[in-house]
Order: sequence, then structure tokens, then C-alpha cells
Amino acid sequence: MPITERATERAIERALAAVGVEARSEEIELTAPARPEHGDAATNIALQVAKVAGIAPRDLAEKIATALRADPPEHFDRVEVAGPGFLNLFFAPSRWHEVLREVLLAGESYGHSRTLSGQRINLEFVSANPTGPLHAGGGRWVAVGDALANLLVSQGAEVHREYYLNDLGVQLNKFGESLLARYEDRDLPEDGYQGDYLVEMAQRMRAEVGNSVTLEQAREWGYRDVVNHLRDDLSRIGVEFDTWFSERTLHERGDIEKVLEQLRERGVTFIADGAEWLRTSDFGDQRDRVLIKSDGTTTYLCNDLAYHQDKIARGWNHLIDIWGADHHGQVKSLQAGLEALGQPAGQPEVLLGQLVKLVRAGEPVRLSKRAGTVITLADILDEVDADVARLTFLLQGIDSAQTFDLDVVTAQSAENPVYYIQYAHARIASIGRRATAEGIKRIPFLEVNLAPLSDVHELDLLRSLSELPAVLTEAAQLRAPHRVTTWVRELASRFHAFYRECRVITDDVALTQARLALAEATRVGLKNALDVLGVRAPDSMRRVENDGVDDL
RNA sequence: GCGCUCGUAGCUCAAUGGAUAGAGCAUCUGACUACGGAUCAGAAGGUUGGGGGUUCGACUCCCUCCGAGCGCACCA
Repeated sequence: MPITERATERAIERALAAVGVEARSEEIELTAPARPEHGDAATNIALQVAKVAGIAPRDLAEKIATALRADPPEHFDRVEVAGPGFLNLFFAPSRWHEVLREVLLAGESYGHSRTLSGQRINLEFVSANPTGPLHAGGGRWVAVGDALANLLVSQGAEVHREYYLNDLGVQLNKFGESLLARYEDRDLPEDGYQGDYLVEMAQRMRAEVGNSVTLEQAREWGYRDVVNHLRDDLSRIGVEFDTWFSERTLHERGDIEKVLEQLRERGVTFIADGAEWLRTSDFGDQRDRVLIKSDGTTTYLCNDLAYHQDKIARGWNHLIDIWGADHHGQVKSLQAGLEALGQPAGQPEVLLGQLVKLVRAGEPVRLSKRAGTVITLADILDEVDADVARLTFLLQGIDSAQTFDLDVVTAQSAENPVYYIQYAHARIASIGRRATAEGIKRIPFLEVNLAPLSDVHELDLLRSLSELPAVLTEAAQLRAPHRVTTWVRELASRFHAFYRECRVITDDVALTQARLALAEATRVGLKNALDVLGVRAPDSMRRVENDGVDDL
């Protein structure tokens, strides 16, 4: 885990200069070692520059260490040379006390930065076809997309959450036909949508619209109904989109024709076999793609190009799309098309997420809107609360397929890691209530003498807290919100250990004040991380047991 | 066949090219008449799919084989 420690980095720079070795400051990297015996911060700079300097790594490390001892950084305790040439730095506890002050000073902005300032990011996610309810696996993109948006914002970016509605074309028509068939109690059309939700929808449509409904009316009524339910489901899990972009808009405004003209002007199109093609292969695609089919209609790619062109025209200087990995084949075509339009290469940045495998009792649950077996996000939210659902989707990176065991998530929802984290937050709030109840006068946190904090559990908490800024920055760069989950689980774990070993409220007034400050700093860390993840940080919790509900 | 992605403990998953690969669940052993036991401490569990290579150092990068998922439309 990299850490940001400017004063120490500068001290190492000075030591390098004293030794007579040149190194750019960005080459100096400090990491938090996994093992306590490797110190509080370690650097491999001697290993990096040994070859250029023409000195054996360990010898060089020793020289740097000597220089460092002569001109140490703040809070320096000692430095050791270890292994092939690592420099392990040990800090005095005052360095960690400094962290505590930083956390309390920054408060809800602790961990935030301006590293992405100036980036105006359009983040498109979910964008499931408006032909039925959002299925359970789609919840992954809901949770990941929203958390990623929060994460990017925490690093100074402006982020716009966008949902693209494919409210035109074959799928929507098929959906309309299927709904009408249910309404008229006829057999479903070929390849129709078989989901039971259409039966229930048809009943409501009859109640609202009456006994005479045309195909177009059915399609439009159904479309609006589905979108309303999408909004409801998303709202239940706490996600709100800034823009719901309708594909129809592109046609109504003539955007698609405009994009076609731009491409023709750029000379990147050609006619063949009665169709109009785009030379995407000139821009890295495997082969060229069709824009206008021989029947005169445009392809999905053509419309998608107009759509992404519009996002840029609206002022977003960076586009991110989160797609299911089953669409990976389209990435190159879209990027090539945008580049053909004169946009910088690599837009949009597409994050491919592996799909969710739903499992029940060890057996895979097959999901298909059209086949009729649908387990929806709403079904999940009926059984577990939104925090459980969100955190479950945010436990792992999106590069590998997630196995979502419905039995485990529902039956054992009380054992979900989210409660472990929230419990730490609630415990801290409870300690605060206790302190108040016992009439303990609270010194303003920033005036508290922190010197009594020296237990390993106390310092471990501060070590974790010191990592949050780097964790958030890196998670944002890697588009990996799950890293925040990993970090906050560790912070919670360290707090629970501290709580067991170190009683906060005691007769020792000075120690009590210092530990109350430490608890508050921990609370801030938990809260800020949970905010990014979109999970609540409660001040109290109720546990549902077999024998009823306990107030805690 | 071609392409993309993935393969880590019994299970679910972590790990900017760094030191002895870490958690949770499950299993086993323990814990304060105290601030919330949704807790804590410990044990056991690994040839990171196999084999090569690059590197002072590889779960990580490269090659190859095996296995899994997904794409290879004038569908969306």
C-alpha cells in the first residue's frame, strides 16, 4: 500500500543528494510494509537506482541510511536496511498523533483530493433495455457505477451519472407485442418476452387504459411503466441518475444524420453490397463496420456514435462506460468510430465487468428476461436491505465473475460484512453517548493531548487512517471502488480489536480524552469510506434474531 | 478456428513488480460479571491451473499448454 508522506520523501531526496545519487522525486515511493518489523514506511529506492549508480544495492542503502540519520525527517525514530536493500523507516508515535489531527481537521473531506480536478466525467452505467425489470445481476453495475462516481467526485472530478435508454427498435417492439399479447390473452410472438411480469403489467394496463389498446399504445404504456419501475428500484438502492438519455432524441434532432455527414466529410465511409460502411479498421478495429444497412436503417453502432458524440458536445471531456463483458466485442468499434470522428483515441473508456452468476442451493439460476425466469433487483431488495446488497456487489473487483449466492446473501444476511463495518460506527456513537451520560467533559478534539496514545492497537488504527487518502486516489485511478471496501473492512477490524483491548472510558482523564479523539477519528474514516460506497453509517443498529428484535 | 476476459486456502474473495501471498465463511480451541458479544484472541488450511522466460525480486509482465466464461451479424 503506497503512502503519501511528503516530509519523508523530501528527506530521502536530501539523503540521496548527500550520497551523490541522482533520482527524480517521483521515483521515490514509500509503501506501508505488510509486516511491523519492516517499519512504518519502506522504500526500495536503493534497489531502483543501484544499477545506474554502479553500487551494490545493500551498500547504497547503507549509505542512504547514514545520510538519513544525519538529516532525518520529522517524527523520525530510526531506519534499518533490510533484505536486498530496502530502507525501513520507523516513526515515533507523534507521527501517528499527527494523522489523528489531520483526520479531525479535515473531517468529512478527509481522504478527498483535487487530483482529478478539471475532469468533467460522463459516467454511463446500467443502461439495461427498458423492456422489463432490472435483474439481480444488474445490481452489480448499479452499485459499482454509483460508488465509482462518488469515488471520482472525492478526487475532485465533476461526474455526471447517465442512463441510456434504448427506447427504439427491435427489442422495444418485441416487448410491446408481447405485452399486447398478454393483454389480449393470445400466444406470445416468436422470440417474445415470456416473463410473468408482463401478465401483471397487462392487468394494470387494462385498469388504466381500458379495454381497447393498440400495439403502439401498449408499447408506449409499457415503456413508461418499465422506466418508472426502474427509477423506483434504483431509488430503493439509493441511486439517482442525472440524465436518462433517450435514443429517440437522437433521431428527433437529426443527430444521426449529422454524424453520418461528418463521417462522409472525413472520407472514412464507403458503399459496398448495398450498405454504407465505416472504415473502423483504419482505427484499430478488426474489420470495417456497417453504418446503414441495405434496408436503409442505421445500425446500433451508428446510433451509439451519435450518442457518444452528443455526450462530448454536452461538455464532458472524459467518457466512461461500464459494460457487461458480454459486450466486449463492441468496444473497439465504438472507439474506432469516435476516433474516425476526430475525437482523441480511447474514448469512451470502457470498463468491462464480468457478469454475476446467480446461485441458489449450489445450483446456477439461469436468467433471461425473455425466457421468463427473472430474479430481479427488487426481489433481492425485498429480502435484504440496500446496504447489504450494495456492499455485496462492492466486495470484489469487476474483472472476475461474481458468484451471488441468493441463499447466503438472504439467509445469512446478518453475517454480511456490511454489519461488521456499520457496527464499528454504531459502537463509536454508543461510546459517545456513554461518555455524555457519565458526564465526561469533552475537551475540543484538536486541543486534546494525544501523548497517551501508544498502544499498538491505537497506533494501528492511526496507521490505517493514514492510508485513506492514498487508497481513495488509487482506487479512483484504477476505477476500483472495491479497494475502498477492502480498506474500510480493515479499519473496522482494527477498531474492534482496539475496543476489546483498550477501554475508552476510564478513570484516567487524559487517556479517556485521547481515546475519545481516536474513536472520533476512526468514525470519520468509517463514515467517509462508507459515503463513497453509498452505504449508511448508522449511529445505532437493531439486530434481528430468531427470538425477535433486540435494541442495541 | 480467431479474439477478449478469467483461473489464488474446502467455499467466497483480497494483494501499485517487493520482504514469510492475506481476509471472511466453514472446522477446531479459547476470552473480560466493564464502554453494544453483529465482538475479540488463537489453531489448521497454499506448488497462486501446468511449464518456460524477463527481473536483484513475479500472483502481478512476456511466451506456451490446460481449463472456464464471453464474443466473432447488413442483431440490439
